Amino acid sequence: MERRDEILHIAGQLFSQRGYHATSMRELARHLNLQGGSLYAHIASKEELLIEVVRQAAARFLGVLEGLEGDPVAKIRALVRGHLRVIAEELPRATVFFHEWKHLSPPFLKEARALRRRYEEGVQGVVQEGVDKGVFRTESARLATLFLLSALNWTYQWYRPEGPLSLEEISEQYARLVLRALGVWEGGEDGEA
Amino acid sequence: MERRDEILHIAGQLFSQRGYHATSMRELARHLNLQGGSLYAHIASKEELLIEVVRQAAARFLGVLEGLEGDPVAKIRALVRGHLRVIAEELPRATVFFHEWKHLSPPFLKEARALRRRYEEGVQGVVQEGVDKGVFRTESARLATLFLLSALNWTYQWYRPEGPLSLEEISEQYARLVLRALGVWEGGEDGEA
DNA sequence: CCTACCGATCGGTAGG
DNA sequence: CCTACCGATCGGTAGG
Repeated sequence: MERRDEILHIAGQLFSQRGYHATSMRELARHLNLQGGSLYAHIASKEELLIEVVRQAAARFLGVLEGLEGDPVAKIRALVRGHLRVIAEELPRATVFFHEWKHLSPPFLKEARALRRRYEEGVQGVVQEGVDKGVFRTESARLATLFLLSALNWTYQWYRPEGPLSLEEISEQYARLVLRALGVWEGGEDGEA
Repeated sequence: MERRDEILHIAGQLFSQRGYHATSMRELARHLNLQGGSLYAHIASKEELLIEVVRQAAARFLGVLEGLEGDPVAKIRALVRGHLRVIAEELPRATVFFHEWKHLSPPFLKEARALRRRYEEGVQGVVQEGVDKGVFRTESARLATLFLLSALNWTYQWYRPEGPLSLEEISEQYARLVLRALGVWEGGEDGEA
């Protein structure tokens, strides 16, 4: 069972780097010092690897939603931080979650879509709560949610642990940008550093 | 030469739907009522199709940058509109531009990266101009640019022509969200519809 | 643009 | 977990 986790780990890395279809089972096996066919002593199929990686990533993102508390502003702040932290800690899996899931076939595809929708609905819930309480000002909660999700989801494309900006800095400023977009002007903050 | 454009058109659609590696040349040929090998009378390789689609999409996005004029606020508004319009009109090609380019091999990969970078630098230029003129208020122009690009780039994931929101509505509100994030509060607008 | 074909590689299995 | 193998399919080419 431990070996299976190793396989999943490497599979996540390869799928995220080269893409699902461009990763062959033999290549995966080579990274584990195995023969191609030996993988099937631990897993049923290539697609199983993909859905498992998607599930692992989904669990991390959904975990962020569960930890939210406080007023809508605090929730958005924690959401931005949490989302970026998952991406920082799980870049390969997050990448698969955001992209490679599309290559799943119907039964698993449906599951992946459901997991992603749950996350999106969680985010929308926070936005809606802020709108209902009069804290966020936006014409359409739906569009503001899509905007927020877009800003968050794309970060896996450019965030690199070794980059010039620390996760702390990025989180801090991203949260500010998002809150401003939602119509929340921070007290005592005039926009200059 | 007209036939080649047809091939490129269908290739863009298939690459965006199923992904580059999951699209076979025989499948592409079938969509054109051709035999697999016949494609090579018009093109040199599968990869050529990919880079060409990327180039076409890049031309559209870079065209948006060229059309920008006025003050930074007007430019951001036109940028958001233009970007979303390209996505609306060229969804398959835009998708390939944002994703499938990763599967290019070194020489073409470099070109694709350069095209994307040019677009990103163009956007950064607008943000920087706004910051320099004191119109935009943000701690880091770089991070604000990444935020803006993230919000824009991800739209191809959820925008659908047949969706409930018209391109006009989306553009209008997206521009407002972006400008607010950049610290621009619209005069006479209090956030309520 | 077709027919016929190339070598390579694919995911997966049998049997140990 | 290995050896040896399966049928299928891949991108691409020769010759017409």
